Amino acid sequence: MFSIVDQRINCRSYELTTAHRIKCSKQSGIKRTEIMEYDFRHIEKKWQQFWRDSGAYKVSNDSGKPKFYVLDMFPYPSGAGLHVGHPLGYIASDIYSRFKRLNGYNVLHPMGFDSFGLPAEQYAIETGQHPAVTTEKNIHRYHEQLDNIGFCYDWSREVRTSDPGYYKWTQYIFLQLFNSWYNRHNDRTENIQTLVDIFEREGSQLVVRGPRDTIFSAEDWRSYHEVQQQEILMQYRVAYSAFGEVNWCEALGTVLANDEVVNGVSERGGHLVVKKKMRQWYLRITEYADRLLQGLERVDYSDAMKEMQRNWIGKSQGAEIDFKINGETAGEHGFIKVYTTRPDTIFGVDFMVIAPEHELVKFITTPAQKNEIEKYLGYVKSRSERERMAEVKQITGAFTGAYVSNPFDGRAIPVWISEYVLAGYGTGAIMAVPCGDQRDFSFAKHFNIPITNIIGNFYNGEEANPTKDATLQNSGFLDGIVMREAIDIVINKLEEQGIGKRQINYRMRDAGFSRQRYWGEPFPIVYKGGVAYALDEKELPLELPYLDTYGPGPEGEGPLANVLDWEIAPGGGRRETNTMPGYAGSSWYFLRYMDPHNQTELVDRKVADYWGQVDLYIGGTEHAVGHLLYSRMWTKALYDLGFIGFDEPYKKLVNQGMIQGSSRLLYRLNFRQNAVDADQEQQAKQGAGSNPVYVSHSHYKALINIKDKTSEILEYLRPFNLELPSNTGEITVDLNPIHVDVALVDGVELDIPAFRQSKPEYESAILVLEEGQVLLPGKSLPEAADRYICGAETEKMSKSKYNVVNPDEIVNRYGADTFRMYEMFLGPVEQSKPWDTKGIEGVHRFLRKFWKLFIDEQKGLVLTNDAATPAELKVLHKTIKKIADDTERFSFNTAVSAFMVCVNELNDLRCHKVEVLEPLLILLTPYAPHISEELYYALNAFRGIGDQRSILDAAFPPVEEKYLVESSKEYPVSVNGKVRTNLTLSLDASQQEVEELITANETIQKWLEGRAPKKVIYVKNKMINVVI
RNA sequence: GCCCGGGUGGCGGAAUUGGUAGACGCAGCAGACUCAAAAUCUGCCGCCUUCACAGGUGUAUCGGUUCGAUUCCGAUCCCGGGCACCA
Repeated sequence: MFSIVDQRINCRSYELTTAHRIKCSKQSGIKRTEIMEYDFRHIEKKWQQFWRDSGAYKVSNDSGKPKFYVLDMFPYPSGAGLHVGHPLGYIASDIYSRFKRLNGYNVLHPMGFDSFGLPAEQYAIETGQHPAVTTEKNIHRYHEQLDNIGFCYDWSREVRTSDPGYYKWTQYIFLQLFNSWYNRHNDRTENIQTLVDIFEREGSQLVVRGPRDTIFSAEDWRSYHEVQQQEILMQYRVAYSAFGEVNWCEALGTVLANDEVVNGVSERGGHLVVKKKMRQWYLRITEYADRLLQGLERVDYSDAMKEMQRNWIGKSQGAEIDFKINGETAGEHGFIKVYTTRPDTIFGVDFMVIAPEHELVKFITTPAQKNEIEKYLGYVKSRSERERMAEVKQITGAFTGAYVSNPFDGRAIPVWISEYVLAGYGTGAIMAVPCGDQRDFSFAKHFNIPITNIIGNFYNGEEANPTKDATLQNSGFLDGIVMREAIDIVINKLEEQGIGKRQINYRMRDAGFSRQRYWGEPFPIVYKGGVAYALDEKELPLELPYLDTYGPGPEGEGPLANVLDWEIAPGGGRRETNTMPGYAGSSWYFLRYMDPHNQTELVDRKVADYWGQVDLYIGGTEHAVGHLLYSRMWTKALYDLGFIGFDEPYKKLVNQGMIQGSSRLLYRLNFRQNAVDADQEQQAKQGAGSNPVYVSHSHYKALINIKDKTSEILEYLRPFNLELPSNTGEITVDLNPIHVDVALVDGVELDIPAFRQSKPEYESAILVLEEGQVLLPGKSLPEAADRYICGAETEKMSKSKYNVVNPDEIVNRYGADTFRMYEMFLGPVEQSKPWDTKGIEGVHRFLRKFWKLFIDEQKGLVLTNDAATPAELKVLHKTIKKIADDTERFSFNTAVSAFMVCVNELNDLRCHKVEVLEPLLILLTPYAPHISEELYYALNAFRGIGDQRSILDAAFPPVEEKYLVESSKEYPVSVNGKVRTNLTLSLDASQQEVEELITANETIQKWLEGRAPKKVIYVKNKMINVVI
């Protein structure tokens, strides 16, 4: 017998002698009932303490074992704390980490906090509490909550993005990017000095990328003034500043995020929001577009994820074509350049649309159209980009009055502006081909522009047809050619004639890297004479100054612009007052975990080489494009610059789904006196009718159909003898579902006493119960067993819907092991699913049954050393195989049911044998580490093994196939695809044998009705199908 | 609007490569134990017809491929996520 629960565990002297253990075991007989049951609270606390004190989760950078790096997308520590949806991915990664550890890997599984961000700042504005203070508090809370669940994090490696020791290196990397340019010749990020060398030697010829780049010779370069040189270099830096548009809200004096803008006005306060150009920092991620695309082929992300990233990058092949503006003589404004992916449709161009922001708009607009264009520009200014792309039903635009010529047939083409053409994509101008593009078609119809059909029967006049298979008509030299083939012909001709060229475009834009906010990394940049200079690395970290108020600075600048003595740098010049966005710190945190305390480097190269890529990354799909692309780009830049030896950060990515809340609804009937005059209206508003009545779900279902008919509702309620207003003509009844806190509900049954106590208004509520009993105000328990049944709805987990479930509560009630397994049991990690606390009982029962295989409540330890039977070994090895397999492919939910099946079967076999249970215990460890460690201890005590070895480092048991071999199988036998009977056959049965047995079978003969089967399909180890 | 994902019993889900649809669990029903309750144990549990045997039907809807479709193809409907300053 053993007794560890009784032991006051002192972890330093934890190793008990065998003699001592036996003594304890004998003593334990006295306190049998205490120690025999599965006391998870005690067990979990004890082992968590033990693991902490023994440094069980400490990870070394130096190990003979193969490495494995498991990473979670680290959380933003919000004030609301964790709800049961958050740990889903953490539990999955924890199980996988522990699984890998049992399989002999040195596993890095760190956790930290993405602790810069807007919510903390918003909270500071509202409450005056400094973001550093609230962030610290929130992190503390997260720590407690995470620790409760028993994760195997090495907390000594924790990082926080808002910690100066961390953001020093974020700033450092920014400076590397600032001091770099992207060399297209060798596709590498290089130090800006190599560019300066090129300029000095040969001018800009070799590195010019587009029409907007300045062209100059080596002599020119040398003659340039410092400011000019810096301006040119800025056009090449990987981190660069330029002017860009932001959502500017004059009334709030601040810049708003997209999701703070609704229908052109601010979400808070409804003030007008317009676009405003401001100096911004950007990352030149577009230079990495192709590598980001190619890199996807070397990583293991879901196809959906890769697809999303590809779409975001949006690589397209097409042509740029110059259209001559009629009436203009060449020169600067002589042409409008369009980008098209369908140059084959050039003869179908009936009009041209340029973005309202296009620089040529003001030059080409004719005096007659000036008014209309300006009116339209005013409208566009109030529209967000998303709105502009989303609302295609609403067609808007304005005619500039100008015409261009079709480069091949000279046809005059009217030039319009419309919001559906975006300035940032392509050249900001399109050639519109209404017969082939639906948006162009709608636009043409709306503005009565005649449509040219170049695709014959493929076009029906009702809608556009984007086919590439049509044979071209009305298309000059392209007549008779299939569109698909015409594309190249046109491009070649354009290039020959010098009026266009082949062009690859990306929808992706450079990443905006400035935020006009306080709670983020300050830029290590000082402006002198209008030129941005990097701080010296020795001056890092540039710490965020302490602020008391967080209001915006002048002219839309961030709060830092209000702190003059910070803004003015010691050596002269002004600091950048923008801060970096949320994804700055999160773009490289996976590197810092490897070497979190390094004072001299962001990560030691040797350490980075040891850990290498993250082998498994788990997080939500909401980061599919943003965070993942930025992070991938940073990794490529750091690789080019020699900091690390790999250029893709995450080898495998698993996306966890969301756990939604399961809301509970009460159905409230409000009785309102109909207003005859203002006085009564006032009365009605004050609820001067009677108490609200809450009806149970069955009544709601009956009432919902008559909810607009007050008299019928009152009629329905009459049998309940409620004291209701009698003059039916003068009252109105409303039926409203309202959210009730899920903590007040057991399953769908309302906990009436708790409900009464939760709010004063509920104290006085009248409840009509499911079977028709009525509970008057203040009354709680009905005489007979009747219940109030709530409605249920699946929605996002949020405070306002009262459906948030805190993991602490669950852990307290059922234990961390149960919680961990239940989260997994809910369904596939990748899938979204609702939380239902009720179902957790099943998992908890499983753990108790599991416990009972080892320890009986009455008899104590029931383990035996008897040899296992073949049946028992089969159960064991079937389970090992299934668990290893399921865990490896992240199918944790089926693994949990495999454990349940196994325990049910061992129960039926009354198996308490160590030979079977010990391997099983090791299998369970990743899922339920606490109970496993406890039972492992018990098992070792039973065997009288001296040293307490932790189960964390046990060896994962191997599958022995020999116990799984079968010689026969029960085959389902179908007739025409419908199963009619079963037949047990030897596994090496031949087709002929099967056919003979089939035709002899009674049931099958019945279906054959004397005919011979047309065909007998026999798939070995699967099924048999008889075709009649 | 565009991109991505998902629709299977009362509920969460299983069916790994086209081969017995509903494993496992919750809820429910019936029984055992108990003075009683809880806990525990046993059995039943998609829908329809049937005392039963058995039969029909069934994986959002419609259509197709196949000996055989939850799985593959086409169309439609519904729900969730993302769309560049929320993180």
